[in-house]
Amino acid sequence: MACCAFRQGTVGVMATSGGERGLPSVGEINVGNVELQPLLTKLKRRSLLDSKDEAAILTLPFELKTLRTGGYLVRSGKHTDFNSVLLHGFACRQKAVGGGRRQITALQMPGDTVDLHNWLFQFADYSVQAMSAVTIAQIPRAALIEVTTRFPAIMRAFGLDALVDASISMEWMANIGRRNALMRLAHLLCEIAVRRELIDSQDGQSPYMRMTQEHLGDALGLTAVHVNRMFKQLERDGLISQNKSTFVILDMPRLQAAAGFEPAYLHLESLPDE
Amino acid sequence: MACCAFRQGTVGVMATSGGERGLPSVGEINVGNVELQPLLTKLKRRSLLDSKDEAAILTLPFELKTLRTGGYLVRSGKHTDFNSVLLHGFACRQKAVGGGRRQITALQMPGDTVDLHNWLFQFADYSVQAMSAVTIAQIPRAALIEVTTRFPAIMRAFGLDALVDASISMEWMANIGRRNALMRLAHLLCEIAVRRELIDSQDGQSPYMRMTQEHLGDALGLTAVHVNRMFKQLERDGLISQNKSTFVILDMPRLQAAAGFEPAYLHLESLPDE
DNA sequence: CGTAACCTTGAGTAATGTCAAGACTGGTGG
DNA sequence: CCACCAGTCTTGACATTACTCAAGGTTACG
Repeated sequence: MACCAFRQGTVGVMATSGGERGLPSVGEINVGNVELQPLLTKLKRRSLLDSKDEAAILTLPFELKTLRTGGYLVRSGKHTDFNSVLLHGFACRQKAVGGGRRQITALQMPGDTVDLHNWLFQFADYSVQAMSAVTIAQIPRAALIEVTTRFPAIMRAFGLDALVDASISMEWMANIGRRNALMRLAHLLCEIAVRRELIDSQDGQSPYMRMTQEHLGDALGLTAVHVNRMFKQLERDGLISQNKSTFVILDMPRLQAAAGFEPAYLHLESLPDE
Repeated sequence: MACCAFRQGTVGVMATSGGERGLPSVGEINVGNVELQPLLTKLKRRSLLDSKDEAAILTLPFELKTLRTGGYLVRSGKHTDFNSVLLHGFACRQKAVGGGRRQITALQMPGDTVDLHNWLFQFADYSVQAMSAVTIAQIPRAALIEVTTRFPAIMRAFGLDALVDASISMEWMANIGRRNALMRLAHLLCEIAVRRELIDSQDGQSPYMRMTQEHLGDALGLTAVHVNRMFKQLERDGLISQNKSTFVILDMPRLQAAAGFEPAYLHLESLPDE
């Protein structure tokens, strides 16, 4: 029955509070091992890379960091000279809006580039926060620039990654702007289910994703209270079931129909032609 | 007093209706003239390009098309082997949501790349519609790939363009999801004012932008009726004035304050360091 | 056990949508 | 030049959705 499950969480950090815990633990400099495999796996999902490209990716220098739930992978306004890749765990990208509000603009899963946007900008104008225990690889930007310049296929793979990100952003905009609360929640649950299934099928069981109803609200442009009510509604309709802080999709086809969910925007299928 | 004005429009095309007019008139194949200047101007705003890069851009092959208000620059689901650049006029990117609804996900102005997302995808999952008389240059994708491969600076300039696009998308998400109707409208008006001023200062007076209150609603996740009420509210507050279908910003600082508008997300200022 | 974070629920309120009618505008054809 | 017309704007009355506030229950964790 169950298509997907995640723990709704108990240790999530409020948007407005400081949440200073979860400071990264200093890792060691590594060169050339299998640690970056999630990145390669993700890039290969959509792009053709030959063995030289693969080797170049796997031998990128990086520094491993570990963060606890609620820790910051990226802080708004801070300058860095590296870019991060999420290797393990889940995170969300968020923008602060006035009055202690925030909008979550993306969910990130293993293999995702955390802050590719800072590639060419001086400062991030968003934060990225861990929604589980998280491992990231911080790759010096100079090394990334060097590799992408030498290996055009890698450049294109990152570009494609950015385009998929943009496609998801557009769908989220449509979701937030033009669907009602019930459909919004159902739609996001469908997206999470599909994306998680992909991750779990490739990298084995991943940790629980501590996504509170407040997180969901901030992602959907809703109040946590209203998210709760919509959960109950979906449960009454027999589309999902909740017990404790885990939800399970009972009827994926009907949930997708209720959400107007069409997974094409995730661009999971096709390698580019050419 | 006036910081910006656009005509709110009378000939806009409804989202749901067919709107089959505005078919492109077939242009001629051109190589190497000044027609692509708006693209170059825009790229140079944020990226350093040397004279060889500039020459490569200006000598890209392209086909000119002219569309009327309401015509489609890009149609969802259609395959093309070219990418378009908006040379003159205004357009909006939009996604269809079930039930004849749409979400406008971006506004496009002269120099903007219309469908860079299709760079590596087979099909667009959005449409782009003209909001004024429009001139575009359709550049064969093969030529784009060739030029960006030979000139890394051009590749990077397009990449930066895409990142700015993503940044704007995030701000729109935050706007739609986490601000009330009055702030949303004020915020969008601020963005349009800033971006238009840039265009007009560089390319001279541009045509009226036919953005109906329905367009605004579809961009903001609101009803056209409610957009109208918020317009009246802003007028009562002395922030803008409307006469006929033109609005004028009377007090930009107060409008920005009311909107929580901070133009950093447009990334207008900085050339990248390095 | 005790506590902080989170979930759940209800009652009342505010914001936004819906429907409908009339006025205005710019373009078109007679 | 005028009359007409489709599209748009404007406004009011009403319906609905979602928010706010508040209280109590639950869960995870020390």
